[in-house]
Amino acid sequence: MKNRKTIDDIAAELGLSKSTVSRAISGKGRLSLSTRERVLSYINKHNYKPSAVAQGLAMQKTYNIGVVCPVDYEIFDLQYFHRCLQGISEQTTDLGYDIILSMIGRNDISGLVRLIENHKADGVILTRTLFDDAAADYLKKSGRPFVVIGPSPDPDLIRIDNDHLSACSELTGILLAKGYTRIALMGGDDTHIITDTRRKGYELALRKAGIEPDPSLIRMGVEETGQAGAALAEILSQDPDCLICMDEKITGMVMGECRNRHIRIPQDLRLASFYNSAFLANSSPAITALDIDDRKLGAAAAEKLLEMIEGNRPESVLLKNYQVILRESTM
Amino acid sequence: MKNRKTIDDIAAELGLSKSTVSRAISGKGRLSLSTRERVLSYINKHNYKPSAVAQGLAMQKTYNIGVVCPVDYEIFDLQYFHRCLQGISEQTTDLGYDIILSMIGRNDISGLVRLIENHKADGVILTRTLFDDAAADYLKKSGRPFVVIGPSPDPDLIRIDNDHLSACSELTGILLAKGYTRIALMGGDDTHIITDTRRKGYELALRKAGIEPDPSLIRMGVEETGQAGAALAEILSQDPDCLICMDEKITGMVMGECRNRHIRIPQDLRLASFYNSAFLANSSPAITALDIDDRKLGAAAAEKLLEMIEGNRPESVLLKNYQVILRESTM
DNA sequence: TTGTAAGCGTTATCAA
DNA sequence: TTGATAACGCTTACAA
Repeated sequence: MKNRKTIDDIAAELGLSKSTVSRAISGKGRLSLSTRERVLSYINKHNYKPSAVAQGLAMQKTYNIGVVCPVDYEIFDLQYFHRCLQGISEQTTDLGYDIILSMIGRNDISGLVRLIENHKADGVILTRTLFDDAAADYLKKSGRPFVVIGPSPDPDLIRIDNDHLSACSELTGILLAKGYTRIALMGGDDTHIITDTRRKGYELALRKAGIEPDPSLIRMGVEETGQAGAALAEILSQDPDCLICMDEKITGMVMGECRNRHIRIPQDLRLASFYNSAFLANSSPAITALDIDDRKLGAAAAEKLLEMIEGNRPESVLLKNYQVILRESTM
Repeated sequence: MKNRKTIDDIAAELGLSKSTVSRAISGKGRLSLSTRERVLSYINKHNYKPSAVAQGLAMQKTYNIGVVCPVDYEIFDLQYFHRCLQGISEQTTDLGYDIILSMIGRNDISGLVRLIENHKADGVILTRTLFDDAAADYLKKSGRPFVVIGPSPDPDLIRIDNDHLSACSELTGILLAKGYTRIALMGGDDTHIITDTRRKGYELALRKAGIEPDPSLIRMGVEETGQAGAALAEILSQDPDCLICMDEKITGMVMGECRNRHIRIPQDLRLASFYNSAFLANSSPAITALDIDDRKLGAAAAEKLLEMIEGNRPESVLLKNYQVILRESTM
């Protein structure tokens, strides 16, 4: 961090003033083509890069965006998060922004608070939405630009989301069209808004088909293997012809339980998932699933956030960023 | 980012000079107890936090550390990475450092280069080591402080690692002590140094027990399910009483293959893993495994990196950061 | 078109 | 024990 060239050095060596050099680099302000090119070729040759910190101080910016990662993400969520992050990274990197990671717990957002109070980020992306989301509430009060990825009941937030409702409804509808009528649903943590949305999508498709959702075919709050076993037993007692699981994890647990109980897929029970993964694609049988491009989600979120940082007020976006992949499990 | 209080405001409101206020906050330099407390209580009351950017410029620091995350991490690696990150975060957060994430590909370290050239981080943690590691090479040349987590043949690097050799030897030794003598080993990518280390640990334990390792009981390069099936068949033909897999992924594949072949664990074959996971802990039967606290690894790496940033030259560390967890699969 | 100089919010070196 | 004042490296009116 020591003897690196500064804009002053360059100015001196080129016999110019620092403001001229600055202008040449930033492209702002008018100056002659020749001096601009002289400066540009010089900094290029000497691989000069302005100090982000100094720029930050002058511009009142950090050129960082905060990305919040819940510490309690578990293995399947991590994949989503990682791909989101990729999308964010691809989007921000060209514009000179970096990603500051803030790990927060459900009831401990102190990391986020520090990030904001210490002015280490120009804006924040929340990668998960919760009911009663402490992080979102705090950010709202802070006045700092932020966007959330995922569904939210709060209309004030700038949201970037898949149209999960349509997506889940579409997959459910396709299964209905295949002739399955007693389609069961199994979901996890119902403090996650996404859980609720998926359920609504499922119910929407049923109603469109003239079927009133049967609560005894629906089980939420399934998070551990034991619960999956119990939930599956309950659901099976209702004689379903098809089961949709809300995510990869639950689908995996159900597959294990089915093996234990010698229930064959798809012969005895059709199985589908509202969230695709390599695991579901490669398992045997391969599982029908809703495929979502999480990178696009991240990229869209970053794009909107940067707009906000530039002073605009973008609209929320609902991406039709999914496709239904039909596989052996629902043949 | 606008009208926040500055150190000047505070100085004015307290009738002091900004240098006095600065001293009160930083704790550097002598000043009377009374003024110190006056300042402290004032900033506390008004929740003043110094601007990290301005401090950065004055101190020639960013108070950020870069953490490199390969984009090609797959699902099992992500868990390791996430827990590492937790450890790093816990360690750095109290000292006012934040984590800047840099996503890099195996052959594209441009993100890292940008991070360094733009002076956005005071140091870097590499969470994975490779042969011919472009990231490590670049960082070495850059002169910026960095540490790597994992094994490396390069003695110049500051490494933070588990004592995998002892760990693997210990687990193998315990299985030998249980009376199993034909212990097989299955491993993955043998261009990873870790693969080699684990094998050495296994062999060490055998030799200690007076058994010469039998190459026909050892299979490396197992990465896909198909390979696992073939490798398992080969190994089974050698009549082993126990099989150790090098990581969670291979163990999972072997479990699947065993199910297909109606090989019961532990009745027909004992099974153990050199890397633990929630999956192995909760599967049935639960699998004996070596448990490593990845958070501690991250924390240790962060600690060493911060030492380097402070100008010290720490030693590499080899943590005895593991425990053998005996479960049903080796009963 | 280019230069001068005043910030941006800190820390640190002097004096007082 | 405190207070001016000059850095830190950049941006940007305002002048020339």
